[in-house]
Amino acid sequence: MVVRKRLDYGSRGHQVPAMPRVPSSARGKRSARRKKDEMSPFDLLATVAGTLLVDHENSSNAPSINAAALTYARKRKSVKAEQYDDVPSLKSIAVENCIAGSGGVCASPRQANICLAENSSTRNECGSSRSLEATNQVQVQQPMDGDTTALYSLVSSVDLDGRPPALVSSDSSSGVPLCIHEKDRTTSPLCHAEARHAADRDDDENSSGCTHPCTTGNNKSYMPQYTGDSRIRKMFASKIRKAARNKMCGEMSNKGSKLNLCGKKISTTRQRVQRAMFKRQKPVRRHFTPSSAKGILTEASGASFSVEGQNPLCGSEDYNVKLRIKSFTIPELFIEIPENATVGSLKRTVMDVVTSIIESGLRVGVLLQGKSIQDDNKTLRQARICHGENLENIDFTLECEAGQNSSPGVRIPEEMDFHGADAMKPLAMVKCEEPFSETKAGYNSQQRVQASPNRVQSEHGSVHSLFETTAHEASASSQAIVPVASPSSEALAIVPVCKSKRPVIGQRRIRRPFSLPEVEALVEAVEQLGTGRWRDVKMLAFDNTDHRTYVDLKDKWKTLVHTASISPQQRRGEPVPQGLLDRVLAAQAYWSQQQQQQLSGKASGQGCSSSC
DNA sequence: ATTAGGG
DNA sequence: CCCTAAT
Repeated sequence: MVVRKRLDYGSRGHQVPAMPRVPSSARGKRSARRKKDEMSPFDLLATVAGTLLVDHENSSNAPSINAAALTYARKRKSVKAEQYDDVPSLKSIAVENCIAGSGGVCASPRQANICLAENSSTRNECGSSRSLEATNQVQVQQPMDGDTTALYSLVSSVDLDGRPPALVSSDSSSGVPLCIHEKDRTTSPLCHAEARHAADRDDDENSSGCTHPCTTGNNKSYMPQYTGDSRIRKMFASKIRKAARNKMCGEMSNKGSKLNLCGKKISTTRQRVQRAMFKRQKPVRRHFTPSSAKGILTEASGASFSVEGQNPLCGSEDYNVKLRIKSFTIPELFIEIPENATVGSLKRTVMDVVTSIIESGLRVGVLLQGKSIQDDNKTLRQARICHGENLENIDFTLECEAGQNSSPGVRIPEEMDFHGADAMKPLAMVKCEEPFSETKAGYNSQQRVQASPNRVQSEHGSVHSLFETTAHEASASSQAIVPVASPSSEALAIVPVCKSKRPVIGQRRIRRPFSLPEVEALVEAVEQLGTGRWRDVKMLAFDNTDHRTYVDLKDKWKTLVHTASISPQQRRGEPVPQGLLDRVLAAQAYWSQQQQQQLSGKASGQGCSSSC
């Protein structure tokens, strides 16, 4: 195969990924892995965790307001029950399976051009003392006339590259057409064009140090969209890694992250990430476009926000509403789990829930006096989120995109009305801050959220039951688990800061050696399914093990085969019983033979008739 | 989205 | 485990 060394797509900002165009589908998210990246979800949560402080013009620290409603839908567990029946097991010699070619359908070109316009100042702040402050809070200055949509961006902007903007302010006076409202956007091609342009430009080059603002000098904004997605982190990670290789440090990381979001051309993985993100968001966040982000995050906070024809309810002056979000509190998560489940399982479950919630797409809701503000086009002033109003009564909620499913075993109390006042009342909480012992050492925050590698000690079957059993249990045993991010909790510490040495976002997955039970399960599954059906293997034996993707399984098998073929003395790590290794070799031999036959059969023009 | 392989 | 190419 061609030796392609890492291409640095970075500096050009082309739209086309250096990678040969593969059907867009190729860049989709890896389902299996999607939620797997242990940390990202937490990063996001941590990022968003906490309290909302609302101040007013004079930065009078208003009482913090806790608001967080988080809903989530059931994790789509639509694992199509594929019949493994027709699969010839190793034992029951059967030739079958034509390798069905997957006809990929090309999706439309990158629609996911997220412009993460970041202005130089913001960027520069990174690494500065200022960024530190940003760690635990995000300040948003929003012109009163600003769109509430901005609030959303506020949240979004929190994470991304791990560097919450110390101060984001919005202003339309940047000379750029205001593209906040959908209408505006639709009617203003300029917005799009501009946004796109910005996106294009905001490439590695730019980020790599040149800080030219996106389009307008004023603009300092970027639009972090789906930080929640683990893939994003990955995306960042790889970008960052690459960048690091090239050099640069501090700014580098910023650049990396930003780049990823802006650049159209990204590696497969990156694209996958973005695409995934967009898939979900698109429907709901139409209003959230690069343009809007730009407008929202534009620097000149003091500048007037042209309010055409608007009828300010709170006065005509251009007060800026300063909202300081210290954190979001994650509301109740009810998890039912059998008593005999292990603590590790519990942790994993919680992690999965959190992850799925995040991955399912989050959206921010704004509540004023307990009432949800639905109209995104309303100005803050119109919504009475402005000077003179009781800003203490504004709350932000995290809601999930509709249509998603939550993890099995987790249910959302029907009565839970996040939009209601109840959402604000204190919840029973259980801090999930205890790091896993084994991960404590040497690893960072990421480990904290990882599931115990040993959870597999339970049979795969039991793992399944673990989730399935929960469905109808009474809530008696259910527990409200609410990761709370208090200033002192570790959760917040997780919040990445740009200056953090180890950009959480780009963290590599934690290494989790396969346990013996896992290996056994893998071997068993492969014996039945063969070596070319990793997805099936995954579903058969690791369906509930989120951190093992089919790629992981494939890789593990590869190492197993290798291990089996070397002398015991050369083997490292947890020893694998020779018996198991023998099975590995046997299965490997058997299935490779099968593949050979299939291939030869095809070559001879017999198609799959012989095997199908 | 998967699979296959190299790194 | 990661990254890519090819399906």
